[in-house]
Amino acid sequence: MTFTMQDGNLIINNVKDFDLEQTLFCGQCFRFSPCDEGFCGVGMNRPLTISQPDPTTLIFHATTKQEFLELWVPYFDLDRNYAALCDEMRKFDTLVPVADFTPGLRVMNQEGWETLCTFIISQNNHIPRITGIVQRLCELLGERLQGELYSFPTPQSLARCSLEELAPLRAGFRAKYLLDAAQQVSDGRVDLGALPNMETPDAIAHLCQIKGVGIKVASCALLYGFGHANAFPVDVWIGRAMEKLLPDGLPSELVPMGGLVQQYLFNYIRHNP
DNA sequence: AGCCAGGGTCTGC
DNA sequence: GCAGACCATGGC
Repeated sequence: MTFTMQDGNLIINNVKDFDLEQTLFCGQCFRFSPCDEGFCGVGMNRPLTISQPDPTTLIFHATTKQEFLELWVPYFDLDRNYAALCDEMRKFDTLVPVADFTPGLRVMNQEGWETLCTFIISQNNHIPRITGIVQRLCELLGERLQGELYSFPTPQSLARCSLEELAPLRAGFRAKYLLDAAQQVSDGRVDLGALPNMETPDAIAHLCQIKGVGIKVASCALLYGFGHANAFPVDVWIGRAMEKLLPDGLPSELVPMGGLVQQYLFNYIRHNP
């Protein structure tokens, strides 16, 4: 990648194997929306405006090179070799169309607490509605960052809330789960800081202490928010994809990168039901 | 109108 | 240990 500054915007050329739009809207992140400049939203609790005018060019608005390298390279997983991952997938016949469908898809590394809450909200819910509930939660309890953009509320600010105060979220039965997560994180019963260095099964068990968090939600939080690339969340769509494409299970060679494969499967089966 | 959603809990066997 | 009811809400 090469860098150019222009009018305060960071232009990155020679970008490989990255499809920004597919990555932002493939059901792993619920904090961005299309805007005049491209896509606007909040990542790592910072406002961000980005666009991809052509496949090999990214524009990060009002961003320095240092901020890009420290924050957004890990956020978008830009230092991982996804071409190699897709080649591994293509060694299995049924996964060839899966790898070929969106080769620029990347698994993001988002802020952990936010990711946990997002996937608590996701249970038995549709993707557009998840986005709405997350947005209302940020507007209700987050800090205003810029324009209509708000940070994600801290565990403490959420833990101070009553169930009635969360009614405007229209989160349904999930509101009480959010409160339990906030309380357990606030008082230290759940230690989010320890999760990245735990074995994935132990980390899943730790998160399942929270009411409303089961294996699927825990796996999503660990994959998208705590760096566990082998976490393999199974929802109804992945269930269908596995039945159709991998009836004998995930090949052992792909298990260490199972979460990444899972994202390709999810995106593929949703567009090819 | 009715079905379903990036599930999990609780109850009853 | 496992099936089935139930949970709130709204997009399609």
